[in-house]
Amino acid sequence: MARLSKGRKKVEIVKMKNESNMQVTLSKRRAGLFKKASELYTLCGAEIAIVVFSPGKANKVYSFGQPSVELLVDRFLGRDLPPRNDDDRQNHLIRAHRNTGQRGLNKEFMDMQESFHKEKAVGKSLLESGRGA
Amino acid sequence: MARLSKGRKKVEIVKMKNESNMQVTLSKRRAGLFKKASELYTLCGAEIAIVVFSPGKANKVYSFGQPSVELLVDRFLGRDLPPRNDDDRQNHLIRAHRNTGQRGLNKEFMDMQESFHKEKAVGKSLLESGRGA
DNA sequence: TTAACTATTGTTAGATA
DNA sequence: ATATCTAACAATAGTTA
Repeated sequence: MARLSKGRKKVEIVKMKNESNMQVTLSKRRAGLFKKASELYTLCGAEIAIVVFSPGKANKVYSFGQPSVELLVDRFLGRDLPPRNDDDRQNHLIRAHRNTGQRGLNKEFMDMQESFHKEKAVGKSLLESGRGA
Repeated sequence: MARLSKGRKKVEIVKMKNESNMQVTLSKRRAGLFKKASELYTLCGAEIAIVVFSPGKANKVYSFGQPSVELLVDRFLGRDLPPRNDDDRQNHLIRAHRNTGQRGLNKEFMDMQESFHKEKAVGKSLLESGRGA
């Protein structure tokens, strides 16, 4: 077919109205976000965890984690921080979250997170766990 | 000065060698990642949590969360999931993480996460909590 | 160090299949 | 739904300040 459009238009960053367009945009941008995270991990060795909940009734959850969401989240919550620099300005908050009783990570979880960053394969290997739609 | 460079070059997605370049790239791309997340939240109403640990000795932690990292992380770990669809393929893992005894969130934590997405202000309002550098 | 600049690469909105 | 296409938009690598 003859191409009619002149390509993308600038979009304002406000909540989208059209539901089906929003679903497509969510998919595309979520994949883009995970790809960026993957690149940042590879380029800089930064450890990254991302959790995304889709809105509304669908309410699926997607996640990205290198080396794993749970490991990083545990560390974020303070269970794995060393006792140094206890006078840092946020550390009292972090300490407040220690010893919350979380256990180690299911291996199965990690496996699903691992097979990432194979150039164009981003968006294929993400964890999806929903309860609707 | 006369501009000598021909602009950016294509970069291969492999671990960067130069430490100081890597630090700059980490900063820029982390800001970019958080901006993308912010846009996705606004455009599509998706709730997003991101945690980034910088590598090596610096080992700072940066986070982005709408509405808050902890709330979303708690939900991811399964504390807020409804009892439906218990036969979903990942839900047994999620259930395995329920009742881990985490408490509610410190208000102070959330305040630092809130003031986000003011067009160019991305990267200014992120939480930084380190113990080195 | 951090910020600004800008050519270039990379992402994606809207279209089509 | 899900994938591909591509012009236009946006992010950023290398540089300068």
